[in-house]
Amino acid sequence: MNRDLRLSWTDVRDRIQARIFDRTYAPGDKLPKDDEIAEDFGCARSTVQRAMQDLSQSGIVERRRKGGTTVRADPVTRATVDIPITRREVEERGCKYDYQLIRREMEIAPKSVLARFGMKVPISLLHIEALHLADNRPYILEDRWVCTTTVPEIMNVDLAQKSANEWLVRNKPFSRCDMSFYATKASHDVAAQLDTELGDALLVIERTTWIGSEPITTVQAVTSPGYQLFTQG
Amino acid sequence: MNRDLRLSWTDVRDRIQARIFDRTYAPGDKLPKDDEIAEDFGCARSTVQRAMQDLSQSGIVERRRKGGTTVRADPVTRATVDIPITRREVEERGCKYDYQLIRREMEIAPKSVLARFGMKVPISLLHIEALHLADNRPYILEDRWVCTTTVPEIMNVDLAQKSANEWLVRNKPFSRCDMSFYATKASHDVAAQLDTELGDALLVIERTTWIGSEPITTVQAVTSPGYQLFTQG
DNA sequence: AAGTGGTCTAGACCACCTT
DNA sequence: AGGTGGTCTAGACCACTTG
Repeated sequence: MNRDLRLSWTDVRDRIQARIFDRTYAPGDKLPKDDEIAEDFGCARSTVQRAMQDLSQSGIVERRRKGGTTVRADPVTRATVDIPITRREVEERGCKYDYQLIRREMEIAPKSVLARFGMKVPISLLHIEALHLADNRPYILEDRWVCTTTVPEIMNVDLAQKSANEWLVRNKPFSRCDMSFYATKASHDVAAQLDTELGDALLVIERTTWIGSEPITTVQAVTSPGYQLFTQG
Repeated sequence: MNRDLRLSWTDVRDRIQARIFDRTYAPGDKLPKDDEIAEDFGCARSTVQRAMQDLSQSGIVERRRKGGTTVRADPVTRATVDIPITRREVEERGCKYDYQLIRREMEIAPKSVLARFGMKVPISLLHIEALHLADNRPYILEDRWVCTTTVPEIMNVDLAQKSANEWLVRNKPFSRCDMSFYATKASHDVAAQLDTELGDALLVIERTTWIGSEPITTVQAVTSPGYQLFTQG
């Protein structure tokens, strides 16, 4: 076999993608099975499998055992978002990072918070409010609830020095994370703390994490005006 | 070799992840090389490789040839977002979908639009404004620019019947997509078209796509009040 | 220059799903 | 019940990067 003609899995992926682009395989169409594509391209089936795995993960095709591979009829635009530790994010912008703890109390969680955890029975959680600053200006205001049954150690952490954000991500990895993004109008309180105008439009990043089926924390991060979230790659 | 003890790559991934969770391997630490882990677990190196590939994609570890595998020192929370065709999104909510073309004209693109394409020389693009409705109520207001040199066929499409959104995604797949999310205050015009209050906080989804290095389209989708974007599993 | 991850192959068997 | 994708193995070679 000529080595110069050997195809890599990215080559295979690109060629198949090209055939989808030019509608040789149109949305909804079934692709040949891996074996046939492999023979067609003169490569091993596992190479095709690797290519298909990538196309499947990108949301371009759907694969089913016995059902074969089909081009997604309703393509979705899939993107990944990276949310770094806030301190890192600020420092990477070349700004000075500061952090202020505003509040830290055990409280009965309101229904809206319990709902994010999928819980019904009211329980007492650690409620934290904190402000992240970039170059001495308010950057993100976070309103967080931590489940102290899952993370009892948090009670011994000095949250005036290090943000719960940072401590948790370094010490309590999660196995599941739900996020959502939405816009909100700055309330009187929020406007005061973010040093902005009442009624300003602000992006909110809401995050809830679990380890196994145990809730860890849920947080609403209200960003300062003009904040923009970008996708990766 | 006992088959019941055979490990799948997900088993290997989970065990390594567990060791990262319990800080056997702490952030910044170097993991043993694949060969050693494979021998340790009694599986093939490619199985370890598959597991590592997944951990790497999740942003948990970083891998470098010769450099080995290390636990990311600054963990990022990585999430994926799916943006379906608007019609699909509305229908999946069980609502009736409608669509109105508001404007369709060739225009010289303003600098802000050119910047999204990374272009400097002003050129004429197809400017489209359209409204998507759910159950007869405004849902998303889109402001789109299409590059007619890359997609000349768009000129022959009846955009009063089918949204550019839908036609493009079905007929012009892209190879690259940049997205960003931010909040904006409803201007007088936007408020009127979305049938909401002046100054309401609205989530904007901005998207720009290319095929190879050729720009296809860029769109600002202004969502109606209360719109929320969720991440996928 | 050498070490480590990345990929390819060929073959086997498994698991899930559709028919 | 059978077909198709998913995974595992063992071995070989490649490609990137660091010491």
